[in-house]
Amino acid sequence: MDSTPNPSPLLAEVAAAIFAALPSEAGLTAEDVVEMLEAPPKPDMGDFAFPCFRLAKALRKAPPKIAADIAAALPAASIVESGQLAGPYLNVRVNLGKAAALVLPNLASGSTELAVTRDEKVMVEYSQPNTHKAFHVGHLRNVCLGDALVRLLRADGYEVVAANYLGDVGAHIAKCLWWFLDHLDEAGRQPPDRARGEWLGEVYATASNQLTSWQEAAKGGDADAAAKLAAAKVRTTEILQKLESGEPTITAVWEKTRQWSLAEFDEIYDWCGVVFDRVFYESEVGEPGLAIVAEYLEKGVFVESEGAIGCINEEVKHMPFFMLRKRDGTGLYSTKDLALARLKFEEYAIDRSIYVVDVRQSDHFAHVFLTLHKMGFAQADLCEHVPYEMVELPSGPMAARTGTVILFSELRERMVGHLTENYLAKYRGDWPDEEIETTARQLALGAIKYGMLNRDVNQKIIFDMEAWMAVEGDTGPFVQYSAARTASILRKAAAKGLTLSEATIANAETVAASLDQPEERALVLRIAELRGAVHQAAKTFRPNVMCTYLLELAKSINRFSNSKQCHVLSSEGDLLQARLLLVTAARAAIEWGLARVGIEAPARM
RNA sequence: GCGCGCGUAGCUCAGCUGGAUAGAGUGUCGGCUUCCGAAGCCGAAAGCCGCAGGUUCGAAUCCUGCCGCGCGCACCA
Repeated sequence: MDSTPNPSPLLAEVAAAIFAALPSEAGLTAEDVVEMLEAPPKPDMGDFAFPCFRLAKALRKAPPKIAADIAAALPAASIVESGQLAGPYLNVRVNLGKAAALVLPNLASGSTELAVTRDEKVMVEYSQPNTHKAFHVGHLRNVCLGDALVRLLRADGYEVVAANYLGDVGAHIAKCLWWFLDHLDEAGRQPPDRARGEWLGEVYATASNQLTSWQEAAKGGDADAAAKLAAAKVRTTEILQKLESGEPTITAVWEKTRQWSLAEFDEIYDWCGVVFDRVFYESEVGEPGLAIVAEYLEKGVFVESEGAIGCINEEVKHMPFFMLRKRDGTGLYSTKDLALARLKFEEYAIDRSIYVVDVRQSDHFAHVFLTLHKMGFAQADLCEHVPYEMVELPSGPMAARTGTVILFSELRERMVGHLTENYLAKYRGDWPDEEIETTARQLALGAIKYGMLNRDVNQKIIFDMEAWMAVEGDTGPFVQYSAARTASILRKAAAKGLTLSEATIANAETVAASLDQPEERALVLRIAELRGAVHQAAKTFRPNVMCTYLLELAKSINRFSNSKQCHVLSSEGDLLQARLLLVTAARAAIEWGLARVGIEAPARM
């Protein structure tokens, strides 16, 4: 699991050549050599660098001497064309034809799979929005991250179950329904035709704001506000109890309104290209959770404290008591998490259970897993929380209550509108309207997903819509642009009757030997890093690793596309075929790579 | 107070399983379109890698302490 299960064939070949030149006393395996290979600081120094520091002890020689000895012993006629000494480093240059033959044909012939299977099933739980609340950009980071992890893990050989966990019960629902039923008239209860979930979110925000302002006024001695607050609390508690007992009238309202939110979530996920295999609902784990609490209280694993029931986890020093049942006998988020954790393993026989939830809940999940462990739940150690930092606006943290949020619908409209007007409008009449629409969506999504993912998970993101809409530099649309150019070259070539032949794929080494430009060499080497990048991103749960790679790949493609010396259409013979092979593989690599982080590559833009 | 995270170029960030002269985007300045897309390419200026110790042949990277900022810490989710 730690080493790359299926390293790039190029890397393996280079390592094999160096390994063959290594004295046996070095004590290294060929796999060790793969791990040690790195890229020299400048491309003109070589294609791969092999640092010899670590061998000094075993060989009892100075690193530069070791590098020289290896260079002298390199096997002839291997992938390694020449070795160049640079102090303690041995820099090697590979034979470009051989290298190209190792990395390009598979991609060019449509085989983009990494051909790894691990016989390990992983569940990734993410998104977890609450019904009756608005969906905003803050929620989007989680969706982008979770979806990317699902795709990356699948590419890295795991069987993945993508799971969502919807918050369809709880105090926020009671507040929302309280306002909906008691403060809106018949007409006011009619939702709009579209964006009903957001509309419901406004109802909730109104209720929440009213309660907060009454609370503050009451603190200031306002008796009227205090009375209203008390009445509201009685009413929301009543609503909550009626919901829990399944009282028909309230339950019908809950089901109807809940459906409005659910329908909107479906539309959002659809637009984002996100698919879940299983959706859990809080409403299905409430009772099982309370049953667990009763069972383990009985067994003496859980204890009572100030009327509440919980588990003592000394490991969490600042707050060892993990509450699982309130004084009034009702459960909490934590209660349901115990039942949900168990349900996941029972239902899917998974080997690992991953929770993508923001970093503020790190303590919560530490408690959940410790508690499961104390319950004797065998799979407790197979659960893992993947935390990530929050998204804020330039004006500060987002808060639905104060209205300082960017709702999903607004984000979508503004980005699609901006991209259409500024970049795609010129194609009107030339392209089908439908393609312009689709492309705008792909680019908006590329900007959003790349922006959300191209940052380490423990870095806060300041979401500045203006900045994100400027699609230059380190952005999704930049990467998409380079992909579109490869497609464009292939399109133009095909129009001239120039196509990649089967013979080229079969004879790649000979044909590709005609490649001789530095941009071509750099592109081949960059494409060879694709597998490693996917594996690294999946292993560490950090899609930003993949974004960094994609940016480098895009730059390599642009340099190639921009170079007069690498012109494809005006090439002939083997060189033409070699370049068609390179462009076809580059297109496949960037398209597939983008897809690993949930981004589509338009054919033109 | 305790716990977690962040602090690298004017700005936003990579690099952090220790290794070559610390990289990218953006901004600034200067170049490149008779030839596959200028949403592009090339170049320049720009950094006591928060501070102080330690480990090491070698530290942005590991350890310790400190400073600054953010987040979390029982009846919400």
